Amino acid sequence: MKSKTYHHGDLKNALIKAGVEILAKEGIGKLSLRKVALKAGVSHTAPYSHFSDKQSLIAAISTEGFQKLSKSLDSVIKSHADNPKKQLIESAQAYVKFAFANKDIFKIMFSSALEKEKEYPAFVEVSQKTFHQVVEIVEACQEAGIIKSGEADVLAVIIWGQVHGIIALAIEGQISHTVLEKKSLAEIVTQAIEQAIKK
Amino acid sequence: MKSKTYHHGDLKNALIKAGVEILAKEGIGKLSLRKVALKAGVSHTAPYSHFSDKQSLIAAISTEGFQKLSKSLDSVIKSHADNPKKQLIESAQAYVKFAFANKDIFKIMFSSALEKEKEYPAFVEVSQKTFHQVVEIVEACQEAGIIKSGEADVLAVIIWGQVHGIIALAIEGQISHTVLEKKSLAEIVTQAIEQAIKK
DNA sequence: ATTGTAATCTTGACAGTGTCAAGATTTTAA
DNA sequence: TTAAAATCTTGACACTGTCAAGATTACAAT
Repeated sequence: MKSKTYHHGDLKNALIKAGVEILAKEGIGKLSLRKVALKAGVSHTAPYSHFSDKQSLIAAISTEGFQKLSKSLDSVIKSHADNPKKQLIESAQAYVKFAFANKDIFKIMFSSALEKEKEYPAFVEVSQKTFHQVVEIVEACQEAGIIKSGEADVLAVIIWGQVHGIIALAIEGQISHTVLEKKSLAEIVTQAIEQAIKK
Repeated sequence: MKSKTYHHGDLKNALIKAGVEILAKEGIGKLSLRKVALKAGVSHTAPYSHFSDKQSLIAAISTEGFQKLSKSLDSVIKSHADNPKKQLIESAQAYVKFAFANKDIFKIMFSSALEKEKEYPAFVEVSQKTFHQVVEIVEACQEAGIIKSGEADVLAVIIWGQVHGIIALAIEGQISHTVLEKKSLAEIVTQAIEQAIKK
């Protein structure tokens, strides 16, 4: 829905896009407002018309990351509407895939580059929505008798946390080679969920 | 073992200490080599006699964090030498405690502030040692019949990942209030382990 | 269509940052 | 005692986030 008007046209999105590119090519340490502006072909302070500060740009990039993740979860949920167990396992796989396809976005989403996330309503909303999708899957699993009954959101934290933790450790290089030689990350995550499910 | 000699005496440790303090008081975003130097009462380039660059200081702080964590795991392991289940649960509690008592050190340890961890042997060594402690607990649990047999390191990744993930999400503010009103983080972590254990 | 206002973007400046080069000081070892 | 090595300082540079002032453009009300 780019509004191709005004001076640049759609600078806000162009800046986000430039930021994502820098993130992918040069990593989180090289992301700067000035470089983003340069890449978008505007002056070094032009971003301030759209983002109050660097944090705000980071929030926008993180938010986009969550939207992408959330959409991917959505399609997994829909394509296994009748099979909650598959929803759970495939969601986890989608999560793994997302994290490794967008390593630096994943890092920015979860690695406290964003200091006061509460100040960014769009970010809060989509991250909560994402978590809620997991809760719904857990509830579906409970109804199907695959997961024990109980507070679904607490159980979702446990399962989601498990998947998240394994991925986070892997991305930080904290999982040793010898482990990853035995099993791929996808397998480890699946095994983790299988174990969590069977009572 | 401070070697109270040379100009400053023990600048290297003083810089690390200053860094930790800034981290605790002002957060990760405010940590700078110059501020650390100022705090230690030396010129702005003095740190370069002890750290090749900022990353290197961050590595040293992270390493110290892991040492602290590792020691705390050690004492848990020793004080429940005859009870592997307790070792596991109490280790997790120690991990929670460490993370929340040293939020910004925890972040720096795991939040990719350190870009090429492999280049810092001391860091690699102590982080591997820490993981190995968890593996040993898992093995003890297996021998006690509390955890199913199988590759202990893979199982350790799963359990450690679970604990780590829940904490990481909590520290990032990604766990909703409604969940934390029902159960404290310590309880959630314990519940997670209990579930992971019982087959 | 004109005009005033708001949105957008630029130029210029400032302080703070990481890091290098050159040199001064001090410790240590021969 | 002296030469070398370690430690620390001064000064500089490019790069960063951000502010202030002003220029340009779009748009809404008349």
